Amino acid sequence: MTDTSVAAGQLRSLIERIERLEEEKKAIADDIKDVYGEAKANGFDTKVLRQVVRIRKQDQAERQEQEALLDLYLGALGGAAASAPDDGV
Amino acid sequence: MTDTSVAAGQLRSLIERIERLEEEKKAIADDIKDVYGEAKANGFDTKVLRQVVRIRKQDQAERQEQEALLDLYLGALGGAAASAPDDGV
Amino acid sequence: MTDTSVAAGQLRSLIERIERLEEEKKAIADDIKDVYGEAKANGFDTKVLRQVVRIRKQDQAERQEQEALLDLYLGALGGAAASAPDDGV
Amino acid sequence: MTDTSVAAGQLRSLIERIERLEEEKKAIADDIKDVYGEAKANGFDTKVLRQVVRIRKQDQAERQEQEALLDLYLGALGGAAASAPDDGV
DNA sequence: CACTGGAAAATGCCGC
DNA sequence: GCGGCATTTTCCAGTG
Repeated sequence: MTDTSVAAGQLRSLIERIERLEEEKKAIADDIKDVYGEAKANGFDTKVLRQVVRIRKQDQAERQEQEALLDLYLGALGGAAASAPDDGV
Repeated sequence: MTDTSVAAGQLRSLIERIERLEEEKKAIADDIKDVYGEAKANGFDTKVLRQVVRIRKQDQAERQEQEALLDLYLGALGGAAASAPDDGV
Repeated sequence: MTDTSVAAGQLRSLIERIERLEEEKKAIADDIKDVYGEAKANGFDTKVLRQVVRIRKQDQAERQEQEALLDLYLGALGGAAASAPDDGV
Repeated sequence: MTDTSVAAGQLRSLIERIERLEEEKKAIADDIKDVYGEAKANGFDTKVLRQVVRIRKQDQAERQEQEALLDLYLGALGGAAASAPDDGV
């Protein structure tokens, strides 16, 4: 089999996988829309709701960053004890 | 139980559902990225790849739009006379 | 003259240009609305009309995308070998 | 000439006018983009710039509303004089 | 007059 | 780090 036909097969496979995944992604996006719709039907203001979700996502990102920083500190301490920073003397 | 606490419970539930779904969505988006990465590792030009995917999506969208247009035509013909207006003489 | 007052002058000028252009844009949008209104007054179904315009726009967009894809292909072929990768054996 | 061919001619004309106007609109939108680009090249933060434009638009809308309100009041006073409300005695 | 769907604006993201 | 692309969000007109 030629290189190009191999490549063509690979290409086809890649495209199909991507398209499959994008469909799944869209399905979930639609689900999210539905939930917002349900919220609205229950009298919630979807605009505010979206803000809440956004803020919580930010908070979470911050928290993770802080944990990462903590890990860095702990790692720098050499796996041994302590929480007070070593000033290098 | 008060109305507000009921609402609070509903709100909490809605937020959780949305956040769960957004996580899933993100996971799939990451999968898609992985596939593009794999494609690139196999020597494919991801820019071309993305363009191909985009065009195929457009084709599909267009087909759907045309069907919608047909429905509109048929509806207009069935409805009364419409769409092809008479010139009032 | 200070830097900040120069910047202030520039800023004012930029804002004015943008606002002027946005006014023009709005005027044209209103014109478009008028045309749809006129169409409706002549018995045309504006929904159908809008769909037709949308489809024609899509057609055009698609044509442009395909040209872009062709450019990409040609570029990839010219660049080295790329796009159709060898399978490394 | 038949009604339908008359309608077809009208339709064609309407579509063309709409498409022409949409092109013009797009051209202006592109101009606006250019101005933002120029602003950025001069060191302005386009995000802030957009906010400024938005706020000024809101202000303007408010001012117009207040003028409309004023007109309403004046009209209610019977076209005659005065700015102090009549308490009906 | 609220709701839906579609256009436009804005933001975020990814690759170079 | 920036320009372009995709996504998201907001806005608005049309409709029942």
